[in-house]
Amino acid sequence: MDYNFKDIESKWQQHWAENNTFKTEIDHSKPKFYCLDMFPYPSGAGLHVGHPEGYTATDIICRFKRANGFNVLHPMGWDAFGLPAEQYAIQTGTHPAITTQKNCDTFRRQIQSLGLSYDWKREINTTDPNYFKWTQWIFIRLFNTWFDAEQNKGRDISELWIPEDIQAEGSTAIQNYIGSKRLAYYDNAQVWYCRNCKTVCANEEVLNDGSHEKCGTKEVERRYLKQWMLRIPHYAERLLDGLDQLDWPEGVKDMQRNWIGRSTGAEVDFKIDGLDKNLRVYTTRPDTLFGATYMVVAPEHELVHEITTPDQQEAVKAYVLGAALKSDLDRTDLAKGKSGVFTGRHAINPINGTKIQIWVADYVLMGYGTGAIMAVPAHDTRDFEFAQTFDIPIICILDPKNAPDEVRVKVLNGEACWTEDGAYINSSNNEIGIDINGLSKEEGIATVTSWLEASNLGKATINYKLRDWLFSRQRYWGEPFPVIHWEDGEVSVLDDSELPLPLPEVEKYMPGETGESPLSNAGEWLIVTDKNGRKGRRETNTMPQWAGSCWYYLRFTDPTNNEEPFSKIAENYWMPVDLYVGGAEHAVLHLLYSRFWHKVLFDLGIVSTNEPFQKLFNQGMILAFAYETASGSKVPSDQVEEREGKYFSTVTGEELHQIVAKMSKSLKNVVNPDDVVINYGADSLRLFEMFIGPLDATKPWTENGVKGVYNFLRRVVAFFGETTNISEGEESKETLKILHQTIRKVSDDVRDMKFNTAVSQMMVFTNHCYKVGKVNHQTAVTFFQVLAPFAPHVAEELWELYGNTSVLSFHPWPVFNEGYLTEDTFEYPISFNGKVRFKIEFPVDMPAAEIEKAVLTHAHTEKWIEGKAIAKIIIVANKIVNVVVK
RNA sequence: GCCCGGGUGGCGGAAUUGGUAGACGCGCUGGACUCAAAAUCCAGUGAUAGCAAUGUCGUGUGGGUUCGAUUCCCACCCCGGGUACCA
Repeated sequence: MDYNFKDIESKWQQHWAENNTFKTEIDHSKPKFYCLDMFPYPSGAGLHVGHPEGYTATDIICRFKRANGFNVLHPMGWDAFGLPAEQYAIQTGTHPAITTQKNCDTFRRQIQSLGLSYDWKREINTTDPNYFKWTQWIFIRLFNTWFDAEQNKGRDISELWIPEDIQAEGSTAIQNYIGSKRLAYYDNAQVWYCRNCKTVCANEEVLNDGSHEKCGTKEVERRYLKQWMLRIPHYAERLLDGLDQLDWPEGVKDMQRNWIGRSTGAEVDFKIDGLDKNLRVYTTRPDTLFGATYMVVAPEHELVHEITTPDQQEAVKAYVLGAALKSDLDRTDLAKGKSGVFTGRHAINPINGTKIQIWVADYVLMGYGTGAIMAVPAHDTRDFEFAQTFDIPIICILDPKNAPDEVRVKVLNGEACWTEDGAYINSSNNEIGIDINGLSKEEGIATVTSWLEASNLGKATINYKLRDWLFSRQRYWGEPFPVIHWEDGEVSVLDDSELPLPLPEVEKYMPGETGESPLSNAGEWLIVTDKNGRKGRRETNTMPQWAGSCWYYLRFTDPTNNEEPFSKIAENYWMPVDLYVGGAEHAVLHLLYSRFWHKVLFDLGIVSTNEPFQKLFNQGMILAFAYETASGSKVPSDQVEEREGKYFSTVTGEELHQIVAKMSKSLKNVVNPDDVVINYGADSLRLFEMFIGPLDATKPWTENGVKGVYNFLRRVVAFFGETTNISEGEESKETLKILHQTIRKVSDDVRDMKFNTAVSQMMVFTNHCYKVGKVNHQTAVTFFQVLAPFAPHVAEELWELYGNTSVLSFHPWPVFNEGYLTEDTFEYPISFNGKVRFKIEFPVDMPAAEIEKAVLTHAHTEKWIEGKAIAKIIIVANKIVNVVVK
């Protein structure tokens, strides 16, 4: 029988679609399994071969789980808000909704051509008002929630207790107080703004030379813009704790822990000399206070101007202006020299009364701690370098007792920096009765901290790197905020009954000159009047793309619900997601943001689980060949020709170097799966995506390999499609053994997500069939069942050919029988001093003593002993024999 | 710099409670079929020496532990990803 994949695949895809084979309903009689792919952004370029890698893996697991009796939820949707559709709209005037619709259609067609068993009745789209209605609904919940630190949970704002002194100040004070507690708040935020792109950009987008990565211009500047922010740090502790119970790659957990960046230390107040003010710093090492010889405040610190003495004002002002133009990357580049300027002012070190200089330096960032530090140059490399540059005293307080003498002497004299542990010296003050000399590090920290607290100079503090989440964008193609700014200054959210607040039609999609969102052109949409005639203006920012992806996994449980985001029954049945598969690039942002939203919803009783994603698996990136010239510039793949294994530019004729790189439009090395499907079929594509290497490895795409798996499928069809290859009666022992090895290996490998070796085991089985020439009917259909999750079209076709009338997709998984795998004999490798020389077959239960005797009397043995003495013989049952000779 | 991965034939990769390195596939070589080619089927394919039997070498480099190391330990080199003066 020929392998006519075109007919087979269209036949079965049609069958599954017409019969709603993979439609999923709640079924309490079965265990549930919720298997989720990170839903794609439907870009105009269509699918590339990287997408189906994860999708195939989850599809195999879903089909495997169905065969093992699970009720499987396997949905797909579109994360369809985003910049490309908007930029296309700016260029062409085409409404982003039209572009998006087109791209979704392409993606759906491409994904459906792969025979993935999604329940398409559950398809969702983040740009659909029926979806973003509920995104807005959740935003309202965030706005109306405060975090109760005592109970360690979010609570409704109506339950917020207002201190009496605030109440006494009147309604404005009360509103401000409530606003300061909401998880979502509106405030000035310092952001990078690109005048060319007319958008805010990320720190990472601002390069060291001060140019904007995306457009290449140097039109970036720091600006204050009114922005929506979310108080994610309030959930830092919960987000940290939750990680322990998750079945996630340890690396991803570590990245999240580092991102949250919890540290313990103390806040310490330093008196400012000559001013009735304190300068508060955060330090993780309060015990090193005796070594603090100067202080630094960030250029953005609110006290900079006040601290600076008149004669230093000019220098400080210039320095602050310069720092504002630098990127964070630039400011924090270790390779660059330290810069700073003296404020002319001193502070008093509280622990020893010493006057120490206060400097302004941009290596201190406003976004972390209090924006001011105490510097201990003897024991911090940055501070040491700074102190050396500006000739500031360096006092050693940690004696590196175990260091080599020459190092120790330098450290003790303040000529070298010592950042490891040491014995305290110079760390006592009789006047205030504090002495930590001789104590351990932990005792030192505890002693100084309790002294600070007792003296009302400071307190133990926990700090996080995690910062408030900037949650608004000056763009058109995003969810509108359900917010009104009233003329009297009140900011209110819409009532649930007013949702969805749709996007207005606008003439131009370009942001305003002042950095205002395109929605500021929306005319009547903007203007609101309440029943008392008070006028208001709608919020013109839109939500970031994260918003839609923060909760889509919940909507999949009940995607068409118009009364609520999802029903309690559906959420209860399906959550949490049992397996979540996607790229590692989302290790921190998406996966942290959605955990945050989920925990808020959990606190409000809207979801029943504390964490959304029980198991996470990161698939590796699929790379493709790209070409570069000797000077390193990249050449598009359609301008390359191959001659005798070498590569040349068709434009310049220059010889090119083949490299492996991420698929990208600019390199023109994006591989579209459609070509593979047309030439080899969906089953071959699926199989190859799995066979190319381990799922979590980064690997290059080469189409040559597709031939291998295509050939495998062709041989399967050729062999099993021929009735003369099917024997009557009992199956041979040898075939049963390989069949059951295959059942076991494929089952184990699917469970462990090692799909590449599962495929090779099926190839081994097929090779065996060709070798023996005939297998029986039962062997054949059992193999079809094992093959089905990987190559479902071929498997269904053969299954039907063998007389089965019900679809294979829900047929129970075959049981493997250990009995067929047992062996009577084992072929022992006989090694001498660890080198295998020959082999002898012995019964598996042969006693060691008899094996030893047999080995020593064997004809080949003498040659390897050659008169030397036998020191010992090691016999590992059914593994190896090693003879040690001397 | 730090953190996390990784380094195995011409190529993708397999093998770890330490026990036969290179499964499976691509490519390549030879054979069968064919007028011929393609496709297919069969056989071979780590390097090196040899007609061969077989020997020697071989999992980034150098050491170590062990009867035995791709696997464990130490030092180093290279590649990929993340991150960055975090006090």
